[in-house]
Amino acid sequence: MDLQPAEQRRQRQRTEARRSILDAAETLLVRDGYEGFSMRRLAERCGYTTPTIYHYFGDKKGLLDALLDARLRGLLRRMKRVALGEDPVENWRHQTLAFIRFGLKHPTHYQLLMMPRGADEPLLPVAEQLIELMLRPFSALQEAGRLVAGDVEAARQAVWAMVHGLISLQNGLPDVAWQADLDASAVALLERGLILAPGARA
Amino acid sequence: MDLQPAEQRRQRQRTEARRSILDAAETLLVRDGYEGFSMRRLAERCGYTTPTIYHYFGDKKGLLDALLDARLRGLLRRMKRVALGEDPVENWRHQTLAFIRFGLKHPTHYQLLMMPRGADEPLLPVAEQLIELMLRPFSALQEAGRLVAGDVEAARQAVWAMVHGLISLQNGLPDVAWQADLDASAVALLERGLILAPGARA
DNA sequence: CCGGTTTGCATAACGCCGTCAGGTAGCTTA
DNA sequence: TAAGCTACCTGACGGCGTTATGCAAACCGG
Repeated sequence: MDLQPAEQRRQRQRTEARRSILDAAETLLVRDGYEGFSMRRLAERCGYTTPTIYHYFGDKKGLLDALLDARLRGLLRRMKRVALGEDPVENWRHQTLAFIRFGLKHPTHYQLLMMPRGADEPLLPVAEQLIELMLRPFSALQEAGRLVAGDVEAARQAVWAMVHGLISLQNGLPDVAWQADLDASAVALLERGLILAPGARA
Repeated sequence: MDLQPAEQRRQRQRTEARRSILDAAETLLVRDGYEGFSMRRLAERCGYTTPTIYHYFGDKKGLLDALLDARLRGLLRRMKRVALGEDPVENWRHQTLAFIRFGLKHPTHYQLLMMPRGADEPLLPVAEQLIELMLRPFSALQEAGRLVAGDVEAARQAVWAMVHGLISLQNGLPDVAWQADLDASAVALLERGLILAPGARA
């Protein structure tokens, strides 16, 4: 059963309004960062008043979730494309570097991604998919017996810490003279510290 | 030349007022975290009104700087005590673990330490001392020719990233099931990836 | 000892913020 | 055409960092 024409048009107008609010919000968020972003400033830039934005998105967090969701969909596609090879080490390295580049290219969205969420509000589905995708190479490495320590979970968490540190440090302190190849050399460091050569035994 | 008795007493009362405000602020900050901390809440807990706090500390940042300064003095003392050995690797490891423990034990102060500062407002002097102290083992390692890559700066920054990642991730996402020995094993990972055995050649 | 200055502290306000109660105007449907 | 629903607005609440203004007490020079 399809919708009545009137209902259809209403729906279209609705998504169009959402779209225009989201566009203005994305622009404002990227330009002014998380601290510079407010519902009132968004309102005066998008042509609606704050209660209208609340009508469409519930609250500020709902709106920011929508923005984050859009960016993460793009990231997820890219991360899938980048890990199609045979070698689990290469898959891991490419994924890790792609994620780091995303975090550096979209500092505010990364900040949103890492913001603590209340116990009641679950992760975005796309974020869960992303996590699942990024855990996969570790399982492959473990099955191939190429992790230095048998403990996959410690390896995952240490890599996560390094990746998060690289991103949040460079985003948060942009005035530091970061080495040009810092990300690649840090990933290489992880590789030396975590992964055995193909022939070696744990 | 010493102060007039009146002036002396005035000074004492002044520092006493500062002290009582700082104590209440420390308690509030530790209990409610950075987001839960406000000048107004502090005012109603410390018995003074907000303008009085401004009278003593200039602004919110000045007050938080005073709290951070106090904690960092303790950390600096401990870090000095911990790096008195002969082996630069051990000195580095102990310093690094001591810093991580500090960050985990005082999440809000660590947050303050890492907060971006305006270009006009310089680092706390004690923070600069801390940085200088933490850079020292790297120089020692390089002079001993025990860094995997000749590039000290990349090594410093990668270690910094891992350390910051470990602290801010565990502080920011306390509900994750962090491995019990995560910090030690991450530091061991860094050691494997960065440092050569005494006899080896770069 | 006394008048002016400085100090400690408060009241009340400004301009932000996220959020929401309530009202209106127009379209949809019975 | 009446009833209801939807989009949207005006105006407010309480909280925030911060500051202008004011007042009483303490201090100090004459």
